[in-house]
Amino acid sequence: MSDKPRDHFYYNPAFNTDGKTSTYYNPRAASAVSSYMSLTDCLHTTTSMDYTSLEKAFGLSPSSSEVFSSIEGNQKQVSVAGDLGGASSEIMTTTTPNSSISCSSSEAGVEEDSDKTKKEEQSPKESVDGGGESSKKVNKGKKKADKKQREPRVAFMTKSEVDHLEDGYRWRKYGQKAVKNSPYPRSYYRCTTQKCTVKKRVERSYQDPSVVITTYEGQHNHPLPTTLRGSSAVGFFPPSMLTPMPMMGATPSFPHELLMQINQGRMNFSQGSGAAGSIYAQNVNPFNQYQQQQQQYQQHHDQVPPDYGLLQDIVPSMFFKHEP
DNA sequence: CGAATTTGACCTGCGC
DNA sequence: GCGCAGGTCAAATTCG
Ligand SMILES: [Zn+2]
Repeated sequence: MSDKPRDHFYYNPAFNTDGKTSTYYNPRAASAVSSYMSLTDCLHTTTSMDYTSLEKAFGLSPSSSEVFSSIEGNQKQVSVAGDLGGASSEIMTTTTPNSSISCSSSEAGVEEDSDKTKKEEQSPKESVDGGGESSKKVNKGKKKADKKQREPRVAFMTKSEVDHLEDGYRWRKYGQKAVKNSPYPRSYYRCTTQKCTVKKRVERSYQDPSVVITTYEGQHNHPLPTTLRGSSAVGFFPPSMLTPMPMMGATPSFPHELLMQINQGRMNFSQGSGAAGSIYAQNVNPFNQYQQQQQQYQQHHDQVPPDYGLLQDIVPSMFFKHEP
């Protein structure tokens, strides 16, 4: 019985400097050690299909949820983003390993200038002053040169019974749509802080109903609401995670900061019942090997390797000892 | 009674 | 050009 090898799947979106590329790291599935893909692209507009392919590529099966449940009881996060200072760009080029997934949906929505030629001329002629009744039309949408330049998106897969996870910010729901191929709807939220344009989508995986997929878009231009900050388990954070923060200080431009904030926020729901897990595998280029080695080491010695810090510094041991 | 959510209409991009 | 799917708006409704 059992004999099914337990695997813990940690999706570790490690973002590139451009905020578009992410690296997925699966500590147990040796095959998928260093796969990478453009998360942004994959999540672009589509949805579950992309996730599906992602899961397949990782050998992630519906049964994975079982693994999770064995770990926690309430609601613990399953995946977290690891942030890298800036040397990440190498990942893209360097790694071209066996199992690179490269979910090529790239140009789907990111082309910056495929049509730049006639782009600006595109003024919607909605003038037509003739009929007054035309006003009935809602005519929302900013007609202007509104380049819908979507900001990088960050997705988290979290095992949770509740759809809306507490992340420290205040959100106002502004929409809900049915998701194709999924019985679960997708909810659209917007940060309630004025002037803040951060949005997030929440949907439940149609394959693993226990998993909630939360996608953030944009970054907050304000601190967390003080009301919620108190309980925010900032202290829970690994020192290595909190201290650094080297990059652009005042211009929270991209992923790193975002992740930081999100993580800080979402640590919230890690109620004291035993170490919620956040895995900050800083799986950057040089680290893929590290991590593998570390794991092997662990498997052989049944304990963490001497140094290299990062992982076990952060990862609750329970996450790593998966022995039956 | 004000704030947040619900929910169908509406808009936009894309593929056929 | 049409229809589909994702995303947004906003009036109506519910919530606190
Ligand atoms: Zn905000």
